Amino acid sequence: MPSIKQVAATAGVSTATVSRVLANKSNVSPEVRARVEAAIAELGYRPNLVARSLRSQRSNTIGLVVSDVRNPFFTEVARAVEDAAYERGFRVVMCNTDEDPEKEALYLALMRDENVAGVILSPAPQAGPRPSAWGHGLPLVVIDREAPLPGLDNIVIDNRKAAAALTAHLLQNGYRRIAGLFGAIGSTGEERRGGFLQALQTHGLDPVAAEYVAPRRAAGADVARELLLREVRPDAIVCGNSLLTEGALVTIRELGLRIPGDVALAGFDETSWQALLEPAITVLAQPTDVIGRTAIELLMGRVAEPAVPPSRVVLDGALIARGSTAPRGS
Amino acid sequence: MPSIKQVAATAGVSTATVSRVLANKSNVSPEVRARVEAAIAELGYRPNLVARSLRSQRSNTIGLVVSDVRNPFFTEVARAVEDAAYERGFRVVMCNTDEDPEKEALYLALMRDENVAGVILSPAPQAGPRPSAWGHGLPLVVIDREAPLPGLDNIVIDNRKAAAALTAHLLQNGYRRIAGLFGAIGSTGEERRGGFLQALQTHGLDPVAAEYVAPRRAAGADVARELLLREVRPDAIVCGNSLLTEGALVTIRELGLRIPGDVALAGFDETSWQALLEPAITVLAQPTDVIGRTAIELLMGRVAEPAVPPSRVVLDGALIARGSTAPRGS
DNA sequence: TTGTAGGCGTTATCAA
DNA sequence: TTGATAACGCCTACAA
Repeated sequence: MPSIKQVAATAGVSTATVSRVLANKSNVSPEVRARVEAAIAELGYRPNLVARSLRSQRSNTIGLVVSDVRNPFFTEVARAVEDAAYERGFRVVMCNTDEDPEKEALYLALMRDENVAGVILSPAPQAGPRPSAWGHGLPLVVIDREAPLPGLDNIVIDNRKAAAALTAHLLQNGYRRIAGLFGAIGSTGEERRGGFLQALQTHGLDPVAAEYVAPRRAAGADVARELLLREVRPDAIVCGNSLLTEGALVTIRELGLRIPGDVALAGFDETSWQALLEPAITVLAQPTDVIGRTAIELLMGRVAEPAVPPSRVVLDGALIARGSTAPRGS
Repeated sequence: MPSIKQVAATAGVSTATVSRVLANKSNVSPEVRARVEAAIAELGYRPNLVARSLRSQRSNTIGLVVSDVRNPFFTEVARAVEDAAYERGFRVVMCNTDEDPEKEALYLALMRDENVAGVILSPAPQAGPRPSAWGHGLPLVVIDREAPLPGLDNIVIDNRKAAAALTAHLLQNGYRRIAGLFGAIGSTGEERRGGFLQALQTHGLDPVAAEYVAPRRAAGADVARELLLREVRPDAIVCGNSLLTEGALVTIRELGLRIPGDVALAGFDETSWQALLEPAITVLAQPTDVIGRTAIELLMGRVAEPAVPPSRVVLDGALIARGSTAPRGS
């Protein structure tokens, strides 16, 4: 791989001049510029980003550290992030922590040590003291969950409101014995559970259950099974994310129950397939595209101006009512 | 961020000694080592990977460049890759090309320029001349599709055989007017189409259709619509990947057709949700876990020994028969 | 066992 | 407008 030195030699100029051409500086004579460009083309020279980054202490790569690549919410956000970054000439590398604080620390450190411009993060649960990478000057935008540290940019949806809307929808359609399954990690599950309870309380009702569950399909299936085998079964289940919805669905299928006749089902996050079920599943969709684009905007802002006070963006979810929560007895 | 220099200063030694401690070399006296380690801890020093990589010309990060983050096949593979790499002390960064050759070239170049140890790639379609990053000494393992360049490690499944098995399953269950939708990008769709045609031919049948389609949900839906609105409708549809299956499903739902009564449906790739439909969808599952782990193994091998002749690993898919292809008229 | 010094490929400063 | 040259942070001969 040719270096700037060889380009300089071939063009008969100094490395400084090549560097100037590369940086598109104005103070290079047209003929010299042409010679250098010819040499670059001839050698197939490409700037070494490692060296560049070492020298300039920055890069135009940004990191996206997600807690679960298999959660469609994150892949949708990733798509949006990638698009928005690409438009601005930034590249995105994505890492998967699988909700493992150790991996999160590792990848955050990797990002810092690789000199990325900044990181968009959906935090894993925090075990013990904060990993040292946190806040070490690395521009950081936290999405989906409350930032575990103060002073960071943050993008979330109004989870209480969203969960309350989803629950109110069920109540309005005549369901009364409602159970809720919420992610046990981070602020999100907590808030959604809060909105769920609040909506029930407004109607003077108690929940059949309001459980914290590992945000995984298997866990959702297990807890749903326990609920649905009770003597008096819930007539509706609300799930805190699409993996839990999947899990509940697995159990509902296994038990041979009908939706919504035996039990209604509603969850968070729109996926590609929930509308294809019969009946289709009612969801509270998060605006993944806006989340991704806003994350990039906040990050760019922070990279440009590290000292500005952190923003907190709260978006709204959208209720998409479908057959799985059709009015009771209709 | 403290550098090795400051550590050396605080510990009262030279940078070389610090470097030795970092590299766990044996020729450092215990007391000096202790002093250095104390200084490292005190300053919160972390080695700068950029500098290290510039110097040593390698790193323990590997790149995973996929053609579509939203395709569950790739996220499943990504999980497996991450696990296998993590066990070996490697980190994985993932990039999404969205089937865009330009983005692929960009990310491949990024990987090269960032000095990653190697890359696992599912190639986008190749437009025009090969991007310069290809083969420039960067260890590369190609998955899912045939390598567009000779001399590269390659992991695929036996697509002809798999498609033939899926088609034979339909034939065995009494379907005769079978249409196929196959991804228009890369070798995979081609081979699957070949196996599809072969199976039909063995039974002395012609396909109702055997179309190449952009491997996207919308494209699948469009082509399926055209097929299903024909005067004489196919009695079964085979899809070349899960996004196409989704698309076909969208159309089937929109047209109010029943599965498998009006039309049977089968596709490639197991996803989390296809078993949850009623009827559940028959699929030809690829061993994503084996693919991911094998990719890491091949890559590690090539990193260690760049000169060995390339391997080509051909795995088998597994037919998972479900209700969507139940015997005709049963 | 420890230190000195050169260089990995860039960019930026300072002279010329 | 151009060229020497000194860093960026690290590793590794080589010397002590």
